[in-house]
Amino acid sequence: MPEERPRRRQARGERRMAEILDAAAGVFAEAGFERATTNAIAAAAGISPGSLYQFFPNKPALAQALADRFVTEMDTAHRTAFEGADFAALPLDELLDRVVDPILAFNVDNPGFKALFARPDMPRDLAAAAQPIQGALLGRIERLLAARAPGTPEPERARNARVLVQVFQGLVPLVVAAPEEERPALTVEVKRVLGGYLRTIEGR
Amino acid sequence: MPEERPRRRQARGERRMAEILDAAAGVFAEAGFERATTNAIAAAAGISPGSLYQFFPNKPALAQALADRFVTEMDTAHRTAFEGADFAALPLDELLDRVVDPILAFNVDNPGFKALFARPDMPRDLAAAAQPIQGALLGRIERLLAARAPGTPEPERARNARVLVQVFQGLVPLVVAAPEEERPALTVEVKRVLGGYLRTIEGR
DNA sequence: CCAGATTACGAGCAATCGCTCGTGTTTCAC
DNA sequence: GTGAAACACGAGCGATTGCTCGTAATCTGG
Repeated sequence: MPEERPRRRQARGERRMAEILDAAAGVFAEAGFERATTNAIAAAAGISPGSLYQFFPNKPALAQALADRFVTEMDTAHRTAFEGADFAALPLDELLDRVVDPILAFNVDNPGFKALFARPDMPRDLAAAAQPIQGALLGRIERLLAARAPGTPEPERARNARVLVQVFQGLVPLVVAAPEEERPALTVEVKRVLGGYLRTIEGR
Repeated sequence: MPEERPRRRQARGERRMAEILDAAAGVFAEAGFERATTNAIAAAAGISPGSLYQFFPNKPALAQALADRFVTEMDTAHRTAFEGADFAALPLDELLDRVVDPILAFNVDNPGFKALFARPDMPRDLAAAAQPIQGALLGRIERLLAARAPGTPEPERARNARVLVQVFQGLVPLVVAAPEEERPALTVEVKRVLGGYLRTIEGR
């Protein structure tokens, strides 16, 4: 059994790993997971293929590491979106501003993110890496719904949360792909969609 | 110049082409465009790789032909959804029933469809093949909006239509992937989302 | 300063995949 | 009936790609 002994990385190595992940994010973003070649990623990072494999054992592991990085960054974006406000009392429009804007901004700033996770045909383990985000977001939305529409029975609330997440993620590409000057108007539309649905949930 | 002379197909050949497209739909549906191998499609159709290439010059052309078939089928689904009703006068809930149900049904019955078209990284020409559907749907929705909210200025109406299409297509995977018994409830949610947004457009 | 570990290189291996080609069988117009 | 075209086969070619391996430079703890 070739028991994988963990290496002691030098500072240079850590820097390289970050550079490789940066390059990978770019290549994945514009080529997708399958079409992105490891040699192209290495070239984009300014290193040789062999060097890349000093740090990541294979292509899925590279994507996985990038996924992990996105997970933590996305999580802080979610945290700033979802904390420090009384969601039960806040007017709906303000609530939407607070929640939608930062998450949308994250997706605009990290185009590689949806290129990796919006794909229906990714390896199982990659999908597993994305689930922490999905799960955490879903939980937060469910708690939000519990605060604002306490009367809703549990299974329906779970369904509502899934629909909200799906609608939002379905609209993200539209906003991300739009030219800069159209984004504000589209952001307004996103909030109208979510707001319209939330109003029917809250019973007004 | 190897001027592509069109063949005179025999009845057997036409049948084979249909069989190949059926097989391709299945393989594309569960493997995605890239991962689907032409040899696997040939095997699924019960023929040899060489035979497949008697009918389709290459893999994109095969996907293209499948796309064309989907386009016409989807178009009839759209036609039954969008014709023979006075959209200006119909109550919103009835309107949604008439439009949403058949299109959703088509997507449930043809899982290969979104596997081919919901992908962000497909070849340019494949995306071009999908655009007739997209364009036709968008046009119909715009006309529908024009009938129900005549006051909306043109650019905003176009934006509204794009958002509606995107929201709907974002929710399709949720409905398609759900177990049979959850689909009715999710269909209701789809209509609530679209209805909620439409109400804000119509101004009540 | 030196030994061992880490980082770096890049040609090329092995496997995969789209597709071809030589060959043989079936169909159909005349 | 006959010849040409359409249909069918499947081994394998050529190109691509994920990854290796032998070798060399660089770093670091002692």
